[in-house]
Amino acid sequence: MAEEPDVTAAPALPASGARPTIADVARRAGVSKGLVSFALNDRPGVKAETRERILGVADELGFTPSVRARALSVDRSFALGLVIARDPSIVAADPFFPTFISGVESELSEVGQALVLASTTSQRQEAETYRQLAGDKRVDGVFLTDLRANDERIGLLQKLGLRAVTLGRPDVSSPFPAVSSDDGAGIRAVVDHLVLLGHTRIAHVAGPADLLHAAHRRTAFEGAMTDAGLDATRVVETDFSAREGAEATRRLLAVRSSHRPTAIVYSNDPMAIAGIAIARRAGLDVPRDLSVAGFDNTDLAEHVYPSLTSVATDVALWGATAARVLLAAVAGDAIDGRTPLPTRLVIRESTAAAPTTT
Amino acid sequence: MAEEPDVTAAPALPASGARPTIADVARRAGVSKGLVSFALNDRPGVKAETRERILGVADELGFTPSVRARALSVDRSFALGLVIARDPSIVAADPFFPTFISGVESELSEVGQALVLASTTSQRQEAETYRQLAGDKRVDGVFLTDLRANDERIGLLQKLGLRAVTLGRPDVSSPFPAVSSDDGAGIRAVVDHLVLLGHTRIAHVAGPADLLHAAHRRTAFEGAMTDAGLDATRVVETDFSAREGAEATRRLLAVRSSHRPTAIVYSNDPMAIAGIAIARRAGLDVPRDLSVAGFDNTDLAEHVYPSLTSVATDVALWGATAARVLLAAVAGDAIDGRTPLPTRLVIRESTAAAPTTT
DNA sequence: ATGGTCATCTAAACCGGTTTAGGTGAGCGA
DNA sequence: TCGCTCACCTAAACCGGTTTAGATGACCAT
Repeated sequence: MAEEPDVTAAPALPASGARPTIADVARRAGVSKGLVSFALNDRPGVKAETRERILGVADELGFTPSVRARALSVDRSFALGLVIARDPSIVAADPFFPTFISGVESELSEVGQALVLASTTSQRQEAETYRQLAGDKRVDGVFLTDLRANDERIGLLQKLGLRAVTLGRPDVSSPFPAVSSDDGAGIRAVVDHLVLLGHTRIAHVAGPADLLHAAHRRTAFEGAMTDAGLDATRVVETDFSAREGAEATRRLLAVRSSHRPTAIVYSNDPMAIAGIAIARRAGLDVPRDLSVAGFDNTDLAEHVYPSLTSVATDVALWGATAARVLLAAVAGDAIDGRTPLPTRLVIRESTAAAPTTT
Repeated sequence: MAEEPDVTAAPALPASGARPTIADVARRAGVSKGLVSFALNDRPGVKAETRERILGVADELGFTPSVRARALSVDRSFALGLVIARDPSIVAADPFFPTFISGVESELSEVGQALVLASTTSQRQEAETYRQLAGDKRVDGVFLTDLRANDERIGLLQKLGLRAVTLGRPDVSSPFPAVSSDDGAGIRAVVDHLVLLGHTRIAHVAGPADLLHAAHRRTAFEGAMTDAGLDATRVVETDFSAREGAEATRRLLAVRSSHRPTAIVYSNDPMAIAGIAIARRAGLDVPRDLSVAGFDNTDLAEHVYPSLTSVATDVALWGATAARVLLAAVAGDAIDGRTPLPTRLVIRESTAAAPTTT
């Protein structure tokens, strides 16, 4: 009537050094492999006492299931993927990815999932990368960043059978949950702030038109300007690089002073910083002659001269949220329709009252 | 005597949709699974004709081996890991990681290996992260970045049985190959450049002393100064953040002008940019009153005002090289002793002749 | 006593590769 | 003709989990 299994008679521990397997646990607990699996996964059909005993033995042996074996038998990877397709130098200048990744990681590490990274340059390679990730079943789902107009990746991912979460809402019909940041509100806040300061000739240095969030910021700019009864035509498109930000600024300032913008709203911080440099070279003082605002509130924004007014977005939170949504999607639960993450205007030295007309 | 297998009699293709497995190839080629495996892995004991036939069938079916199944049976992951342990905001400001990663990826994607990323904040978590990566056998090897003085991770990784490559040479005995960048030469080039411009009071804003590459740059600075017969005591330590770069600059400039440095060498670009801002706030003109040099030649360096003299390092190449070395180490080939990657001084506007003594 | 139901558990198949032990037959020397 | 070696190939075990089919026995109603 030994309710408690006789420990002295219990089979020996597995050879030290090697990790215990489910078979070791089964042997030691005097049950079959299958039952151990059932007990560990909290499935019905295991007597309470037995379950306790199995869990005890597993604990005692320090058993943790092999991710690889599980991956093979349940056809899951327990990993999520992130494909970065921007030009390396632009990625480097923009703190988005590192911050986003740290947010993602904070969620993944808690549930024992891994993040697989892939980076490519051309879009040709990009599709190939997704294909490979899906073909090798390296990941269960992917984060879809830098959404483009009419994004072919949505269709591709469906065809490949990958789960996904999109950062922002695509302009094509998408079966994937989306997590958005309320960039539009941020841009509007900047424009309102500038209008309040008396600016009327406000320009916008936009990102690539085919990048949805860049286009969205631009649309928000135009909307806010129109709402304020102002001319919204001073817009220059760039590739988000500091170089093109500088070039755009040069172009915007190269008109006679009565038409020259008195304020420029940039679509990211590096471009704004480059813009300030160009203004100074043109003999303009920021903010006396020209107000400048950035976007994303980079670490550096606070430490340049003049310090940069910028729209703060909580990118790490965005990453964490996206990770939770994607994990749910992989698990089969569809959560979506979340309210966009808020943005916050951080006013610093680079914006001030519009110059009095000469 | 049918040399060519009769295709019409060949077993049907596997159910469309499902990926072909090695068993499908075997069936269709009329051989055993084992032989297919041998043929695909170029092992002896397969007749040339048979090998051809098997490869042909594999090709015809579009067979690619399952990474998972291979991982389970050969006990390898076909993935490399990168653990980022810096503070997220510092990682974000520094373009190192995105650039390094793109270099790594360029190598990995070609050989079908994946990059697994993990990021943590505290060092406590860091060890735990490596433990988990090793325990789950998520990766075959890791990149060891941001080497620290007396780095415990070297021992930990050995204990965990992980392969590794170190970025830079550790100060403790290490069984791992190392790939280095010749930061010291870069710093020396900056100092020589400044000395040539007539500067004598040159300061250094260093990174954390426990970070080996930061310490190395500092030592190089002190060595170059001493060699030039100059006082090398104007050194302030920081955590690499723009905030502390600004603070360090403030401190360095807060002495009477006859003792104030006329040039500051920063250990990275964001700090140098923040330093320029502080100088301007103090009423100093860069480079007239103060020369400033950065390190890493960030994208932004060219686009700030004044544009920043900086030491360019080819981080992407570093990543690619480290990846190749690590792949070799995982495969059992030890390659090391490579010459440090070169750096290049990029002279821009922020450095100029030392101010004439008043 | 007989059969049915249910809870509990075991045995074995399975995922898709690799690897080992062993089988087959051709070629060769005695 | 016999036995040996060798090249080529097959069958089966194995990696470490999950999952399905089925065995066992307790309990209950008939």
